[in-house]
Amino acid sequence: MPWEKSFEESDVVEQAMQVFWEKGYAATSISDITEATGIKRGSLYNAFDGKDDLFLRSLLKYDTEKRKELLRRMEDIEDPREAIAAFFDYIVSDCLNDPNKKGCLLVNTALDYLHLDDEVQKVVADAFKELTSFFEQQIKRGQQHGDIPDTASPKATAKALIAILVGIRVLGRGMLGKTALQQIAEQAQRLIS
Amino acid sequence: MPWEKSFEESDVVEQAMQVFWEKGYAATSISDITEATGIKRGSLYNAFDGKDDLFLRSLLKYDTEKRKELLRRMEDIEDPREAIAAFFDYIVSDCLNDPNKKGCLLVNTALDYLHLDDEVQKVVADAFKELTSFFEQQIKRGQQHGDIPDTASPKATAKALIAILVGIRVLGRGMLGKTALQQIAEQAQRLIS
DNA sequence: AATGGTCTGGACCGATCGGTACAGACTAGG
DNA sequence: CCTAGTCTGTACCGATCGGTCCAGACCATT
Repeated sequence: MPWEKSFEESDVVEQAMQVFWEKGYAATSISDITEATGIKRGSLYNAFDGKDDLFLRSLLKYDTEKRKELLRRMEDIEDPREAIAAFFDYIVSDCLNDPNKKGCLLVNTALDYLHLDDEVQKVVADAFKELTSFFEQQIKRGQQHGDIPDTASPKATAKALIAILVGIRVLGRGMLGKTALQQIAEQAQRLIS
Repeated sequence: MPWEKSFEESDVVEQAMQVFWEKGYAATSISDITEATGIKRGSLYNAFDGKDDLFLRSLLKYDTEKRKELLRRMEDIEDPREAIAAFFDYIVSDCLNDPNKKGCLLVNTALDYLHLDDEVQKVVADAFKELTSFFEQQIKRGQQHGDIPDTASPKATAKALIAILVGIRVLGRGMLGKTALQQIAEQAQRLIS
């Protein structure tokens, strides 16, 4: 084996992810990525198939490291209502803590859903299915515990919470500030009270 | 006066709007617009300042012809809860009726809020302020009539309804179907019941 | 009919796009 | 030390980007 790579692929994907996350797929160029990573063009194309490949890998990395990781943490919370509240608390603080206000890569990508490759579509669709399923499970558990009124349909309420989540993520990209985002998250709780 | 324009500016803006609406600002090229309108490059630049100008005009046209027009119609409804319900009904059916699933140009644009020109930012911000104000007024009226419980904070609830609206518009761009969108709209009503 | 002003079509601009080619740097195995 | 194989850096590709330029078409006025 002669001469190994001078960089870690995952580092490059991480940096590429940041760029796609902030500027969106259409608005980021390969040059943006080579500048962000320091990797030269030739090395980049030697390690990856191209822009599409890099975007898919970025999205997958985001999906596993951010979304799945968050869901895993939230599922560890015993009290269902607390789990949902903690979820929205995290989302809001995440919006506020990011100085670049990148929002959520999955939500940003979902806006262009119909224009995406099949593979990318699948990642986005699965992510939202799992998120919806998380809410639904928590609501059902809450209803079994008697913490959440049975009047709320778990499936429908879960979808509504997803809609609010998307709204927060979009409006949190600069349109709304701390107070407004917190108020919205607070109202989300009212759907399960 | 020699030789008049062979096209109506407003027609061109209308077509440009459709393209921006479907593909987004970054992904639409001037060629896309000349092809959609039939106008040649020279004529286009003779009538407009460039891509930015065309986008701003498209957004303004959308804002006045779609958003303001819709709000005006909804404000004519006497019953406040009915007004809000009708609003969401319209949004959902609008999502379902559009075969291209373009969503809402204002919402699509809001996602890139921080990367927009000041002028465009202002249009988007004002639009959302007016939408929020509409919800807030209807909620207040509903509370005066006794139709909407006083437990709901008008300002906070209005913002939550906006978030749901944004969620519907984003997820309605291909991710979710009729049933899901209707369920979400239905849940929105629960915030004012 | 000549003039003057405006609009059209399309050639053209430099810059940048995503992607490729390849010379040379480099190292593990012989 | 040599060779075979892989990675790096850069020049380069055709295509397309947003935008400009201008010759010529056109018509109202005189």
